[in-house]
Amino acid sequence: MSSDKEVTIYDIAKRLNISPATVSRGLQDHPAISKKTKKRISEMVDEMGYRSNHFARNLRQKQTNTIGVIVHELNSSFITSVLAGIEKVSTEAGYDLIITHSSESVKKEAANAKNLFHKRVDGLIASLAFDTNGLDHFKPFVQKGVPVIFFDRVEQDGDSTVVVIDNVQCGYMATNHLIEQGCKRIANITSSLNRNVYAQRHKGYQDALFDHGLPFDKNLLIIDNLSEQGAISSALQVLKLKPLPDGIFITNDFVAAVCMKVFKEHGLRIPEDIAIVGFNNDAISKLVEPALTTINYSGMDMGMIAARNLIGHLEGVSNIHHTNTIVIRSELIIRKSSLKGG
Amino acid sequence: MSSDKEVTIYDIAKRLNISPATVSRGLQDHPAISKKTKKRISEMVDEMGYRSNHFARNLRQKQTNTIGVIVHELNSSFITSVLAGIEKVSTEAGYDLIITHSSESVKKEAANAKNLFHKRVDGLIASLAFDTNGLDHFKPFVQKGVPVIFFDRVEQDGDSTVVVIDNVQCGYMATNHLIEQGCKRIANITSSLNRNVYAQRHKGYQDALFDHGLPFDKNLLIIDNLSEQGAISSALQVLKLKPLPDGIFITNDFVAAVCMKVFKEHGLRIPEDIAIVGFNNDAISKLVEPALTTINYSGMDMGMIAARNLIGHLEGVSNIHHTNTIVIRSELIIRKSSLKGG
DNA sequence: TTCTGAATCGCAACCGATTACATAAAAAGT
DNA sequence: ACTTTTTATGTAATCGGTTGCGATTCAGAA
Repeated sequence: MSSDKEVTIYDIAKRLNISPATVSRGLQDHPAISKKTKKRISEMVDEMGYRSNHFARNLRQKQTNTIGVIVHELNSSFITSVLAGIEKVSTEAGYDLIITHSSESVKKEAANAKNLFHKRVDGLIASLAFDTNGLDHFKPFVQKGVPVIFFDRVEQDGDSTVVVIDNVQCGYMATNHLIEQGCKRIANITSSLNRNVYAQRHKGYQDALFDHGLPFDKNLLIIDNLSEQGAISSALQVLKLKPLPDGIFITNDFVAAVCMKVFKEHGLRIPEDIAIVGFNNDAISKLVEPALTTINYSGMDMGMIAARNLIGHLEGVSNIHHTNTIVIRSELIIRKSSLKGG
Repeated sequence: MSSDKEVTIYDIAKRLNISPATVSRGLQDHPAISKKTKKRISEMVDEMGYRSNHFARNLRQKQTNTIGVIVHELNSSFITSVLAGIEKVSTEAGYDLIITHSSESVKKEAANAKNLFHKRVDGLIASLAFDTNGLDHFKPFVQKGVPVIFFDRVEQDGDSTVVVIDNVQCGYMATNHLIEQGCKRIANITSSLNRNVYAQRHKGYQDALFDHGLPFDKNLLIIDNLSEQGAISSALQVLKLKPLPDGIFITNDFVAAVCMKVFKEHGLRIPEDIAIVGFNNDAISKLVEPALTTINYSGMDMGMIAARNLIGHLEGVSNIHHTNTIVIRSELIIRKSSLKGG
């Protein structure tokens, strides 16, 4: 309603009988302005309730001090901690964040990218959607020289900088652990093999089988779409296998939790009948019963590193075009869902 | 790298031998521009790779077509669905969104508010942090006439418009259900009673006890801080009660899930020894064992309604100052965690 | 007292789009 | 053929900061 006129540096200048340029410089703590003048300006700013106009500033400077973020979903503790990491670093460096999510759809991902591009973010940090195939919608950024860093879900196109974990090794660790527990017939429930993370985890799974002389049975590979419904049908698909597998590597904790529920409803005991290993160490992995063995890696670190590299590049202290892949540490957390020995 | 100069409407005008004003009007589909000219403009726009400059536009129009959102956390399916609802409505209406989260801290909430204020969002939708007390940090919006709508976690200060559920009734329903299951000694694990939602749910709990002639024992009221650690100590606190309660109304699904885990570890059977009702129908409520009885309400609806009212106000078709409280439908979903009868 | 350089500050031209107002051209009316 | 509308486009001011360059002031040196 009310909304008195906005006060500008011109209003302040007039009241102080100085020029707007001086006010502007005073506000930026420019060395050419005397302390006395700065103090008078800052007092008048408070008195008149001035707020700077980002638009005028950005228009002039062609720089927004804003970083765009695109994630595939918000509702996992992993993503939340990545965001926390990005936020910590960028806030300290004086950058704002615009966070968007694609709901696992390329279409929305592209729309978000376009939007952030028009908002003229100084840089972009993104994790790809489930069905993203190709990086065309990020081309405009590359063309205008706006730096882009991908994390976790990335596209292996060689050109862009990525922050990831060693998914092959993780898949190997998980599968190897199941083998050590005595599993002979290990299934792999994972998601679209077009997504790097799932393809690589699956490769690790295969490698581990191979190294232990176990055959790879393609009937034991089940592709899931990460939804609750999808997880249920993946579980049912497992139940139809004859003989049943004695271990499953499921590359997503939520899916693993849903599967466990279905298995238990069908009278299977975990881990006795089927040992299970999940992925991501999501909050849910500790709450299901039995607690879920899973792969843990620090979202916070991943976020911080991505942000730090991006900002380093923006400020000219480093250059992301010299770095191609940054690998974060990851580990297997063993809980009851996979401990056959007892 | 590269980054050729940005192309502006002046460049387009020059190439087409028309004035920038015509280009601007053509881009806005202004009726005073002929179809022929519009076509030429749009072709040249594509050819030259023009992108409009939001800053120049906003500077001139003093309007951003952007709505700010502040939520307390991102990692719950409830909040995610609220965001989806807000997004649906605002995208259709042509508004952009800037989503921020306060990590349950007033301090960050205030910082976000300040930031969004300086970014000059046209309106604000917010759910308060855990420890927010007072709405002072939203004053600037009110003063400048920027509309603000709160949802779910709100402050009852009479002045602002809120979108909520009937928390008292929900608390009543939950407690009443436990009583119907034969519980005589019902605890209430909830969070800070300064937060409207928890205070009201607790009131519903008390009302239900009273209506059934059950005494209110303040030892059965446990205040939790919503963290995992907090939930664990809340559960341990329950275990120290003598005699043990035979039912608990826990006003948060995550906390309920953690508590259930602790109880089970201590040999209690759910619901036989302790019946439990949670709140929010989070994804986790279906995955724990036994499945958790809980209160369900549509985050999607809440988000859509909040956004629709805000935008309606911005476009002048409605006025949020005429509406004070909007109440969303809610329901009790009964699952095994509370079914003593079997 | 005069001169010199550092310390301060002002002038005015941007940044790119929007829009009230004026104008020119084309269509319609008499 | 001439005036009146209508249609289509141009002119120029404006939004609020930023900044290169020039001007002024003043203390200290000569």
